[in-house]
Amino acid sequence: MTHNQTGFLILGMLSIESNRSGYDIRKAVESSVSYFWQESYGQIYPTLKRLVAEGLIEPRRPSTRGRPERREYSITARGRASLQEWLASPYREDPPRNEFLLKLFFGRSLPREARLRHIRGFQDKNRHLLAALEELQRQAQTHNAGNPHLPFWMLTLSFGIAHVRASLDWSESALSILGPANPAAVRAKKRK
Amino acid sequence: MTHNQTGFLILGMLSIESNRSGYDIRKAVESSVSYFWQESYGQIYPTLKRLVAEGLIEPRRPSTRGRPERREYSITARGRASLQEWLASPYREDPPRNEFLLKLFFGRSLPREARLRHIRGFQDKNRHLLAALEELQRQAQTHNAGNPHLPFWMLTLSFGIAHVRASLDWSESALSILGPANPAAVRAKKRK
DNA sequence: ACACACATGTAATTGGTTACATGATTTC
DNA sequence: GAAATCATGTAACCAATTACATGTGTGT
Repeated sequence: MTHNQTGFLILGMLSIESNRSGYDIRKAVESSVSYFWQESYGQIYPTLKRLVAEGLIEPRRPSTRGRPERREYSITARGRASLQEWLASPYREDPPRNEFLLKLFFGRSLPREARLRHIRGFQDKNRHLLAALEELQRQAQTHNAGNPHLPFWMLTLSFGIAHVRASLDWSESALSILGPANPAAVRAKKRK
Repeated sequence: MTHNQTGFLILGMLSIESNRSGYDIRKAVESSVSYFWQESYGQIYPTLKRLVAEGLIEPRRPSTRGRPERREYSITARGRASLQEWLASPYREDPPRNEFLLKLFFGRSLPREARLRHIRGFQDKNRHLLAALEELQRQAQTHNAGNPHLPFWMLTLSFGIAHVRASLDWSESALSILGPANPAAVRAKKRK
């Protein structure tokens, strides 16, 4: 196994709860980590096969009660070892590309109105995200009281919330800088 | 042109300054936007050719004074139009994958020491990044006074700095939560 | 003489998304 | 009977990284 992060996501999800299908894993991702991680079926199903071939997970044909065909998997001892090794290794660093910032960086080439629209759009998205994260926080706390994983989930949530708030604060200041007729005028004002 | 962001990065860089080579563009990326964007030569050189074929940039063989072979490009009117269209379009949203957070999410599977190491590593990286960004901020302001692009560059910088600070604040609280012998004990304490 | 910065490019590989294809079960 | 959800998978495509390949000019 090289660096396919999808594999580790699957191992992690199966380490938390066994006997999940590809479909289940996708759902779990959506409802718990989607604010910092996504997976597509096109990635999940082939990876499940690979992990089986490598002996890191094993399939378990569930009680086939009429239901649509369904394949469940659980993590093996070797899978757990592999997961732990990955978890303990440093994360690779290079910051992700940020299209919003790139557009802002070149923002002078745009009419003022388009710039403001861009930032207001960013603000809107972050406001919605904030509401969603706070809701998730409430849900997690009420439905998982006592779950030993909860403290870690809450930490990822508080991380997300802290960053969304930083984005919202920043966008206020960005609007106050870009809002006036032109930036040069603002700078001139500040010097007085 | 479909969604190749590298193309727009090149157009943007050439819109700010003409007659740059692939090498120049790479350098510019490194020294100005590397905290939220990277490019490899393997991406830049083929994209330059494509942009020429599409008439969005044009090559200009520079005064070949012995120097190593060098190809400079400048943006065309059509290139400018294409850039502006892209700049005005909404950025695509899905949040990037965050390997640090994923490892934290599965953090219970790790011995306490490894967890703390993980967060301290994150803290270190962010402290270094903060210093680098603040230095960049100083540099930008002294070397580009009067540059009409400066306000936009400063906004991307203040965005980066705000987020790094949020990360540092968060990691303090994360350490204080995970630092004690085990999370359950902390929760019990808080209830008293 | 050596190292470093300048400079351009290609090939192999990876990691991932999207669209396509199929079909059963449950709920309204 | 229709729509939503459950469920699995493949094929085509794309964007990007890394390693490879090559060579010049400049400063020490």
